[in-house]
Amino acid sequence: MERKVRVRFAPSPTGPLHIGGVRTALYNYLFAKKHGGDFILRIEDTDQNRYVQGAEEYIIEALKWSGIQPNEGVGFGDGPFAPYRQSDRMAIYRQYAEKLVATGHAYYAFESSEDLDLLRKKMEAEKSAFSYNSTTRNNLINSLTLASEEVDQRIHEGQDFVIRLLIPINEEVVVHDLIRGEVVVSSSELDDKVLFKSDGMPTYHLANVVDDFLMQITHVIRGEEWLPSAPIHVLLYKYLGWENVMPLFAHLPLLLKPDGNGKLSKRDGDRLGFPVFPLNWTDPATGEMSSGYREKNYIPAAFINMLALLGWHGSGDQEMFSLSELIDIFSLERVSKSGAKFDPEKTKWFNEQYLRHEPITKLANLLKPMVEKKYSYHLNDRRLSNDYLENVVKLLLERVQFEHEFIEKGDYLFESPTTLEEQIILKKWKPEYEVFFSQLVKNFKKTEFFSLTIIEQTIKETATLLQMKPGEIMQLLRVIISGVGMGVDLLGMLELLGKDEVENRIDNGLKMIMQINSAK
RNA sequence: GGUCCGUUCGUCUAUCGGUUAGGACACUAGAUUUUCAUUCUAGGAAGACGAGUUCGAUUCUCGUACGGACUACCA
Repeated sequence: MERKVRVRFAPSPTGPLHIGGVRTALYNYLFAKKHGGDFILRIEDTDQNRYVQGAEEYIIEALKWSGIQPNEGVGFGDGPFAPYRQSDRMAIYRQYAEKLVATGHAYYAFESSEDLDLLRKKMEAEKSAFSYNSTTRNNLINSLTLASEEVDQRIHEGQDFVIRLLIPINEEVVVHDLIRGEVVVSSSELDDKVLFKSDGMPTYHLANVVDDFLMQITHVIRGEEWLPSAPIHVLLYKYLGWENVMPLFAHLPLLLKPDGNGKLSKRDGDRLGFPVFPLNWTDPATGEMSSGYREKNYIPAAFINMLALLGWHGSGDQEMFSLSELIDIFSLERVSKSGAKFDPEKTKWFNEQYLRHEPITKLANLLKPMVEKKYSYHLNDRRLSNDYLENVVKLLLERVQFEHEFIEKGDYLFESPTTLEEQIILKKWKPEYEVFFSQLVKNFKKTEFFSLTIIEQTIKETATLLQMKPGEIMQLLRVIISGVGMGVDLLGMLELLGKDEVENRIDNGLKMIMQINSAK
């Protein structure tokens, strides 16, 4: 019988979710939706030492911001398999570890982690590596070497112990991977992994397999770093008697540094100046802040589109995909095998593309609070009107990549310049231009409508009257109005600012030019 | 060191044995824009290497090189 597709994203709350994690969540989500299945969020917090305050909330918020909605899970409502936080499921794991002991597939081991560290150091000195496996287990202190009475006694006395998986000798373990095909490993290469820790918590290996079974997970889609331990998991399914419902695996390629080689890390973001996290994160221990895509004003859909294409590609040349399009055409078979270097430049490009397709009114609404914050205008100032802001957006839309740039790159649309770009004035200004600009102000005053065509006509007529070429004075006019030599369409800017403002700015500009020239 | 995974333009990638090896980002040049940006056009730019299978390999197999992941009572 075909089982309903159920996948899970199972992060550990050890810090902020990094964009590689978001991508893993995304692929799980897309796969689930594509097949009409469920996507669940499970928090794997079996290591108490690595728990970081606020990390779980961060994961939930990051998924919400990205638009990746689990059907069930921590922070998203309980489903039939609650609870979804492993620390809340503690009671259920031990019985499975004990069951493995009972069936001869696991055993108790009494070495402390310090004992093992010592062994490792010793072996290292002899230029070899220690491994708890078929060659060493018979010389160590465990239920394989101890008499059963002694084992019982040690446990009864409350001695610390762990439960280890008894790896068979020379057995081929096959992992069926949807992306990589069959991966075959000899069991002799595997070590007797700890399944149940002395603190009463399961390790990842046990908890993950048990929960995936109990939560009826059909496909395990996770990062490539898990591939080496996948054979352990396959063995666990087998020994627990769940082989017939073992999920299919898909190990995703890693996200790599933009330059050089290696896994993308937090440090790369700091070093190269781009976020590696979806949201801002402040480390509770150090107070150090890492920037996030949300706070950098990335549009979630653009962020997701970019992530989707890092390691996956459709069959054609299409690159812009909405979430629902992605759901439509996503398939694990088209996930690439090799790691993908992260490209911050292309990420910006995606945002630019998405920004341009946003409705003008929406962008104007986003701009409004930014303007209110930066300038203390009266409530009824025309520069806060929808009409004015929409025109600002139209003037700047093709020159910005982020919404905050509307205000950064268009500051002269909100306030009169206090300085003029001197180099241009010194280079282009001629004394006779003063007459021109004074005349221009007079001619502007006579106009009834301050529209694009009338502005253009007035400038041309004034220039012709004074026997000047419009081309000579256009850039000077720009500098006088905006303070800088480059920017938005000049005539559009004049129209938006309005007649009074333009006249004032020319008057002020002429004064500043006199100062620049006298200081020369 | 061992095990496993990988390798097409600088980067992300298309190609499912036969292509002038395609697209996108970035870059360069030209046109448009009386500025800059946009837009448009053009350009440079790739199958790691060596064998084998085949009429024919980027594509299949093997080896080499290089890169990566893993190698905890962490996930």
